[in-house]
Amino acid sequence: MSPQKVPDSSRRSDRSRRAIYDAALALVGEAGYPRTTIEGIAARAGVGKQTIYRWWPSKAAVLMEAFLDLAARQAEEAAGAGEGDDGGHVIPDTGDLAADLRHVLRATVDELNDPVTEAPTRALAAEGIVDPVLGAQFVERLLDPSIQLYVTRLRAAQEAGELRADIDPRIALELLIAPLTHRWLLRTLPLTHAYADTLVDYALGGLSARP
Amino acid sequence: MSPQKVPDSSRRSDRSRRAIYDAALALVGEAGYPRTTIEGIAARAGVGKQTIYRWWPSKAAVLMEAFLDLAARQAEEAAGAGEGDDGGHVIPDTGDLAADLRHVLRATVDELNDPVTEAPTRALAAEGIVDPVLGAQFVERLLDPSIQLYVTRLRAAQEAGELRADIDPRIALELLIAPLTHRWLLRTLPLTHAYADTLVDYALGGLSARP
Amino acid sequence: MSPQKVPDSSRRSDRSRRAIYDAALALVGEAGYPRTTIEGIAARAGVGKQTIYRWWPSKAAVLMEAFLDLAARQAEEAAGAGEGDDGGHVIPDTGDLAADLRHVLRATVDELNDPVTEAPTRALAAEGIVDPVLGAQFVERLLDPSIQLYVTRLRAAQEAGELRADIDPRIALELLIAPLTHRWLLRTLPLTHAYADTLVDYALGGLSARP
Amino acid sequence: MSPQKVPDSSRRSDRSRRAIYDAALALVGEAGYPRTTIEGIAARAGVGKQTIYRWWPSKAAVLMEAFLDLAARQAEEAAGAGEGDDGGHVIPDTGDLAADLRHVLRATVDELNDPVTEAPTRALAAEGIVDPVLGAQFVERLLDPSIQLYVTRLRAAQEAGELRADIDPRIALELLIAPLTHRWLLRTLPLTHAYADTLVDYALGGLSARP
DNA sequence: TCATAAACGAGACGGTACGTCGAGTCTTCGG
DNA sequence: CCGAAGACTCGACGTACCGTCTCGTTTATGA
Repeated sequence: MSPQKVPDSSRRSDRSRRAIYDAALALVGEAGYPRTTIEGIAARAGVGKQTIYRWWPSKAAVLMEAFLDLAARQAEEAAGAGEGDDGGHVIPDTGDLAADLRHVLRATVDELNDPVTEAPTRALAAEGIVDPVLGAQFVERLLDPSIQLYVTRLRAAQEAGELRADIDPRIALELLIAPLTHRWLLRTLPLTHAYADTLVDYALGGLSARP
Repeated sequence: MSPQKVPDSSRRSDRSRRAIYDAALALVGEAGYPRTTIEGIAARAGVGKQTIYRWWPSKAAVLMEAFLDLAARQAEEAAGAGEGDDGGHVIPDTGDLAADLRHVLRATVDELNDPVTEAPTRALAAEGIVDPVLGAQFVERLLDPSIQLYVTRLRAAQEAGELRADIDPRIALELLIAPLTHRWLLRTLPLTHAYADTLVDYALGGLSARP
Repeated sequence: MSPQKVPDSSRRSDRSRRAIYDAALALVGEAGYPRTTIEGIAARAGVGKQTIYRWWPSKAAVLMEAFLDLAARQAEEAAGAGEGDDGGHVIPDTGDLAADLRHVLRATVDELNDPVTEAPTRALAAEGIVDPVLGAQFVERLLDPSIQLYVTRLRAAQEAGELRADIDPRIALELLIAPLTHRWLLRTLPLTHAYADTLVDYALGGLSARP
Repeated sequence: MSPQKVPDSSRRSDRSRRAIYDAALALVGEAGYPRTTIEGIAARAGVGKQTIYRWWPSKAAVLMEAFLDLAARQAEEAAGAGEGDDGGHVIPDTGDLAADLRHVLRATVDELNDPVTEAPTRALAAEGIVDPVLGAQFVERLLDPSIQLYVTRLRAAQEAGELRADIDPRIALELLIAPLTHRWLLRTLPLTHAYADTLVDYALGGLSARP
């Protein structure tokens, strides 16, 4: 077998890790993803290149972790500030499904339009499209959690008789979310609250004329 | 203005252009997009690097044109073979909107699942996500044409009373297409005819339970 | 055999030839020999590259001819202006060999110090050192003529009893000229009239102490 | 000042340096200087191009150092083998100046005629003629040492009354050496021991007829 | 007098080498 | 004894010229 030197993660320098996250996010924001290099991250973080190669397999992996770390810290902040809220974007259940979906889709629109997170998110998405391993991580770590929230809320709606009983919530949610990410990824048309509302309307009501 | 030396396209070598298209598509298929290099394309095409740099601004631009050329040639073939069909993917109008949409969405599923075109398409999509200029070209040259077909068919359905009159076809079609590309891009779940059928069902019928 | 298409020199464009000479000399003067390119000469002369390749085998050959042309034109001018002088640098024969040699060596010093001709001369010399064919041309076309003048003058001196009869003039002249070109080529020490005078003194009188 | 990143020479790889010297000398010998490329040297030495660019500013500089290294190693060998001789070409002092000069000039003739060192030496000389910086190094590192030996020997001769007291040894030696290098550089006539002997004769005795 | 063949300007072409950048690996040295 | 520093091999970048090869366009006789 290969003697694969596995580094001892218990002795890992936290200071370096944070510095690398910061440098990576800063560089992607300033210069864009393709002009962000591992050498550049190392230099900016005041860290040896080897320290990056030791802990991450690729530039995209660094960015992914940096991004997750950022999200986690933001969530922590939010949790600290607001009470009762767990920091994630739980979908409310007011009993009015349409209103609840509009609420959360509008929030998603705002997130996607945030200029700070746009560059790294696009970079990760693009990388994930081409690299299946990274793509799987992207989905699993960034998308799946929020998708579960939708599934939960839609199930509740089914039980409440708001939603057709024969519907697969996993597919239903795609009718709502996919058009959003579609517009964002391809920049075909602007992404607005009005668009989110329309989506909810069309998806729930259906496109067909009623007899 | 800039004195940008513009090459004389009337003296362009057709043989080189074709060879470059072939080499680019072959390499992307064999080695993947990131391991496809301009140097490699030039070598494989038996062409000087400068001949590529003279006519294209980037690797992605070469691939885009190669891809469009491929599509054009395939369309030409199809047009030559089949009669009555104009080579594009016109959406049929049998009077049954649901059936027609299932037909065309299934065809789209098959196209996306085609292993030959998958690699270059993913590469272009990924590049377009990060590079707005290329993204715009991608949309304009590859997507817009088929989108227009949907718009046309949906308008006809509205006039026929099959579709709600208050609906914007430009948005309606996103309910149908976006989930498909979403699954394809993110590889969340397999892309099947059954999925296409379900989408048509959900989108036309709506998700809400009927009173 | 090869059908070696030989161009018809009677139809050669004189205007192009002159333009090429001018451009070549100007570029060597401005940018130095290594940064002078055939493409650059052609562009500056407003001439197609092929017109250069048709008539000259190499950059050095162009420069050599340009240089000879320049020399010829200067000689012509001099001949037109001064009467009695034939334009070449005939070595005077006043009966005083030492004085005559000082005169001509001082003239040579001035020529070598001329900043206008320095760059192309150095370029040609350097090329000739490495390329035997060009070196032979350099010697034959630029050096031999003046060397013959020395030989003639030294022969006359032998007949006049000024010079040892057992001496080979071909070698004797090298004692005088070589140190000059040596200093010029290697830039060891400045090249002055005083140096020329000293050389004549040492060479004629000999280095040995007299008994 | 400029922040010129200067590499840390203490961490330099000796193995690479030697390999580069060997490759450079071999290639110049085999293919000639103009067809020797930095890329070629790197490939042959099994070295990255950057390792050459990191330590040398130009192809000529590489060759110069390779050449000096070769000379140093040869001198070392000679010193190891012969006793009493320090490896350099000290000019003997037998009391007979003419004989001593003939001896050393003959040795110089042999060196210049050595086919192994000819190509690189010519290349360096040619480059030095055109590039003043390199020329200065060439003179300082390759010529000056031997010139000093001449000066020393000629001073001794003056003190011994063999040489005219009013003579500048720095100029006198040029009478002897310059004709040699002149013939070698320009390939006008063959370079033989007889020629060396004649030079000594003419220079010491003088060209003038004796009264 | 004009046709016709060449030399001409322009510049695209297949190549080679340039000098730079970054990737990922390996080595040295200081805290 | 970890980690910063950075030298190393390797490969691709985008540029500059090379020398060859068409393209029309002059131009300058000789039929």
